[in-house]
Parts: sequence; C-alpha cells; structure tokens
Amino acid sequence: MHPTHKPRAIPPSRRRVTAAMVAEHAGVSTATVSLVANGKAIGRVSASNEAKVREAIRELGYVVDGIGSSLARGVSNTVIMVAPDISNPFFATVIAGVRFALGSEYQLLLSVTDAGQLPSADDTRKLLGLRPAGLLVDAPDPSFLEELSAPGPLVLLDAPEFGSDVPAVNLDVAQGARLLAEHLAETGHKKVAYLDGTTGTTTFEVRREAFLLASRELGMEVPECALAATTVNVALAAEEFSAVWPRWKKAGVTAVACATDTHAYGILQEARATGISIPGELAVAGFDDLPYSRTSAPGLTSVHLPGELLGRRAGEQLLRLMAGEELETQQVVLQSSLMVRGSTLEA
Amino acid sequence: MHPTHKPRAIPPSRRRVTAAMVAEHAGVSTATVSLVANGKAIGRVSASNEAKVREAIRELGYVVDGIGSSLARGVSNTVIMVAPDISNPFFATVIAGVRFALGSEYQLLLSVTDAGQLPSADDTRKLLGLRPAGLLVDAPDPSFLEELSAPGPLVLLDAPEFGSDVPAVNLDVAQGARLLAEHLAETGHKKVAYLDGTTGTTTFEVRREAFLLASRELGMEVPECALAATTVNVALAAEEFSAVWPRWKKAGVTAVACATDTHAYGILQEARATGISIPGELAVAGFDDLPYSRTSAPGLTSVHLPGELLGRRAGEQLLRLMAGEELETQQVVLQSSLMVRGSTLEA
DNA sequence: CTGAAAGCGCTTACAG
DNA sequence: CTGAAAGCGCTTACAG
Repeated sequence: MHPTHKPRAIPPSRRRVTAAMVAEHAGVSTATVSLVANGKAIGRVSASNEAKVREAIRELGYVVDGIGSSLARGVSNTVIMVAPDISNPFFATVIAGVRFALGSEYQLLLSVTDAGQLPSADDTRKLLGLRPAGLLVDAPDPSFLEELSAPGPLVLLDAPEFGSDVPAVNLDVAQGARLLAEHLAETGHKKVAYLDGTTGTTTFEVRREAFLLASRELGMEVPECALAATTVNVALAAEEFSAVWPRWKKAGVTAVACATDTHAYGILQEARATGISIPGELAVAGFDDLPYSRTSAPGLTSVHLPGELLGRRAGEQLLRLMAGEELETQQVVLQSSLMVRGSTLEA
Repeated sequence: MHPTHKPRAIPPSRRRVTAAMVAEHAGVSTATVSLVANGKAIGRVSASNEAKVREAIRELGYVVDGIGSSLARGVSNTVIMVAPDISNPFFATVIAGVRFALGSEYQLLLSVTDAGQLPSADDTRKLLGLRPAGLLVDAPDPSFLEELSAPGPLVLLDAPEFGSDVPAVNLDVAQGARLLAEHLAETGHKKVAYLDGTTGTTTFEVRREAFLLASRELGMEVPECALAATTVNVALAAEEFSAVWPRWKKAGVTAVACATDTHAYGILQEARATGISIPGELAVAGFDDLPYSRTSAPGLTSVHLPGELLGRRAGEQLLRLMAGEELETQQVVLQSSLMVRGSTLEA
C-alpha cells in the first residue's frame, strides 16, 4: 500500500470547490455564500454569517465558478476584443488603454485573427456563445457588423465608415493628414507623392484622400505618376520606391507621405542605400508614429495617433453601456498630431 | 399605434434561441437536438429526425450556447493563451502558429497583461473560472506556475527554466548563441562585448551565458568592461552604447552581441550618427531576427527563432493533451539558426 | 433510435 | 436576515 518511492504531497482534492461545499462548511445556505462571494452581503447577511462564510471560503480556497455564474446571470464578466492586426505595435498601446479603463471587474480576452482578416461568421457566433458582457471590435468592416446580430454592449474602435447608430471611438486621421500637408507646404514643397497601403483598410483611404485633398488646397501638386502602393512591409516599400523614384524625381517631387511608418522605413532604407539625401532631396513622412520613428536616422516625421487613449475611451464607453447607461456621445473622435522630425526638416 | 416614422424591420426576436425551442419546432427531445447540433448523430439519431432537427436549427438560427454546454460538460471549448508581451512583433507569429495548430474546434482567446507583467493570481483564477479546455502560457515565471493549481491541459512556451514535469515547447537560444559566437570567431574577432536586456527574463540569461561561454571556448575574450545592459528600447540602447563605446574601443572590442535586435538597432543608429563604421570598426548582431533586421542598413545579423513553429508545436501538444493522449515528448526544443547579414560581414 | 430526467454551479426572486 | 427552490441551457447516462 505504501510503496517505497517518496510519498508526494497529497494533491489537494482535484474536486472543484463549489458554493455548496462552502455552504456546508460554514453552516449556511448557498444563497448566503453567493451573496458574500459576490460582495453583495451588506445589509443582506449578518456579520456573523458573513464572517463564517469568508472563513470557509479561505479555508477551502473557493472561487466562484465563472461558467455557473454566467449561466445563472445570463452574461459572463468577460469582455471580448476582436483584433484583426495584433502584429502592429500600435495595437499593444490600444490594448493597454482598454485594460486600464476596464479595471479588474471585467476579464479582457482577445480574439485574434490572421493578419488583416476579420473573424468568420462562425467564429463570431462562437464568441457570442461565450456570452461576453461586452464586445470591442477594432477596425471592423461593415459586413462583419451585419453578422453581429443581437450583440449587447458593443463599441467599435477605428471604424470610421460606420454610421452614427453604433457606438464608436475613432481617430481623426484626416486631421493628421492635413497637418502633414500643411507642414510640407510650409516647408516649401510644391510637388508631393503618396505611398499608399494596399490592404484596402478604410483608414488608409481616409489618410490618402485627406492628404491629397489638403495638399491640393494648399497649392501643392500631386503628379499623376506620384501615387504608389505596397503592402505594409519595409522591404517591399523599399523596392517599390526604388522603382518609382526616378519618375518622381523627374516630375519634380520633393516630398512623399506614406500610409504607414513602415512604408516610410522602406524609403529611408532605400534612400540610404542609394545615397538619396533625406530630407535634402526628398522629405519623407508617415502615419502611426511607431516607436522606431523616434530613433531612426533621420528621425521620421509622422502623424501620431493616440493609441492608448483610443483604447481607454473605448473601454470607458463600453463600461457605460454594460452598466446600462445611455451614452451622451455615441461617436468619440480623437485628435491626431504631427511629430515633426529630421526626415522633413533639415537639422 | 403606427406612428408616422418609417417602420423598421422587426428585430428578430431578441430572445435567445434555445435547444428547447428547436426541439419543439422539430417535434423531438432536446437530447436529440443536442446530438445533432454536436455532430454526434451518426448511429444515434434516425435520418428523418436528423433532417427535421437540421431544418429547425437553420430556420431558427440556433447556435449551441457555450455557457450551458460548458457547464454540462465540465469544460469549455476555449483555449486560453496567457501572453505577457503582445507588443513584441515576434509574438504575432507565435499566435499564428497556435491558431494554425488548433484549427476551428477550439476557440483561441488571448489574455494579455501589461508589458512584461504576468497575470496576477487573481486574474489567473478568473481565467480558470472560464474552464478552458486548455491553457497555453508564454514565457511564464516559476512563481506563476505554482499558483496554477489543477490546471488541466497546459503547455508552456518559451519556458526554459521549468523542469521536465510540465509539457513545454522551447527555443534552443543557447544553440543560436553558440552559432553567433562561432561566426564571430570565424570572422576573426578576438574581443567581444555583450549588450544585455535588463528585464531579467530567463531567455536573456540563457542568451548571455551561452554566448559568453561559447566565446571563451572559442578563444575570444570578453573584457570586463564589455558587459552592458538596458531595457528593450532602441533609444536607451543607443544612449548606453554611446556611453560605453569609448571604453570598449580602448579595450579592443571589435564585435558586440545584443540580447535583442531592438538593442542592436540602437547601436546601429548611434554608430550611424557618430560615424562608427559597421561592421568595419564594430560588428553588431542580435537575437530574434525581427522583420526590420532584414532591411536595416546594414542588414542586421541575428539569431533567428522559429516563432510560427513554436506556436504550432505548442498547439499540437495541447491538442494531444486535450484529447487525453499521452505526450511522447514532454519537452520539445526547436533549433534556432543564424541569419548572417551586413552588420557582421563586409559586403 | 428516443425521451424523461438528473445534473453541471450558480443567482435571484420569494416566502418566511 | 435566511434558506428552499426555481431556473439559466445544455449534455449524458439511463430506461425503454
């Protein structure tokens, strides 16, 4: 019966500790246990019973079972955030903001999809089957939202193309684009180019159109040949730039705006490799203000988007919705700003 | 009763569609509905009943409720991955691998913590309260694991310091460190430096110790002054390098290995700014082989770690565990490789 | 093959 | 203040 090998510590009974066990241990009903465990004891449970229950909870190591609780209440205490692009460093700051806003009452869970992909209808249904207390969806596309029937509390992030009927927190990238155009106009540029992203994300369209519009309004010209596009990839952007630069140069382009800093890194790199002077010969700027932009050589001028704030505001809105409150503002728009660095400004 | 404003499409009854509703609609019991809905009908439900149920499911838009199902079964079909560092681009590739391995049977959910932080004991308990079918924990620290009592299927990723009693998939960073040392020795370096990370992650220790050991074995010297450390941050690494470089130079150091590519970017940047020739005057290399390393100027020599494979193998192991199978190999170790680029090799 | 019933663990009126 | 009981939606022996 007692084999020779070292007796190991008896594993604490694998059995899940239930409210019923706590109730028995404390000599009360499970209703009382529930009240105490959920912090609803004030004025509903006698001090002595409360103490007994707390003691029993500690002794047995009881934790309220999320599944049972969710079933009884109709919703879980989970907030699910659907995230299409986890590889973007920008996204980490958004998450940090959401976590900050949500605090510890709700459990934040991320559902990630493959880069740039949105969750399938099937995935979405499964997520809803988890009965989240709230849903946060970053950069959704319109068709995705149609599938999301009966969603309960829902806040969209970075979803500029949606109507005002669904709560959203957006970034005013158009404003940032204008700031950038103004900066280039002020520093004397007459002909500018634009290196776009090819993923068809709405924000890319907004960035481009706002920049082109503002540029023209400010009297700068965008030569026909001066529009290019690649996926969000340093190497491909470098390649594309090396292919189009001769034409741009011939057309008199002296500045280029890029849909993302990543694109801009490609240009910086290619310029360095081939001896194009930045910003002397070509001024370069991007969007996103990624961490590396502060430290590249030259530093990259970039439209800064407040990621942490985006997450925080979205979390706050969702919190209100989950509390059953009305939103005073359905649509929150956050200002962007321009970080001017060496890539557009001679030292 | 019928106000003048446009009547909108009647919202599909907000009531959740339950198995009972489907059962009634199809004229069968909920047991039959459950069998069909879960694909367990073969040989247990008559073809005609199955057809009726399927039709009812479609008509009513029934989806099995995850919460009810989880409660009845004891576990959910959710796999939770605990991720301490979502801002690392490397991590996105790991996730992709996990998703690939897991397929569509399980729902992957990420629980992220603030950069470098591990989930609190409290958070962990809440996660367990979701009754995940399996748990994946990336880069845990030992104390975290102790709290994880009765975890069910669990696979660790990148957790070199754990014993062989808990299933894990690890990266052989030590091997990569040796490859790097060999490369530097072969290219003629006699004195090398190391720029470490300060977060105290185990993998950083392994990288450093393996590199230093191999370097010495290969006859290279690591001068006392040639060890520095900063957090994982380009700007801080640049600053630190600018502070220590004079001493390193005086000591005869001609090559530096960095705990991460991010550190190395800082050195590249500072070197460019101050005119230190890379690799002529100083060869530079890092770990992680981040996307930018391929395209920096010069390209950064780096120890490549197979992130996608790491995720995939971990997912596969977890799948086996969740299926109740024994693991033939508890500990999987993945080889790293050295990507040699311009930062250590004159063109 | 089929359905009634028990049970998963909890919460919340409800009656006392 | 307290507890018995119903109910959340499902799954799974079990008896037929």
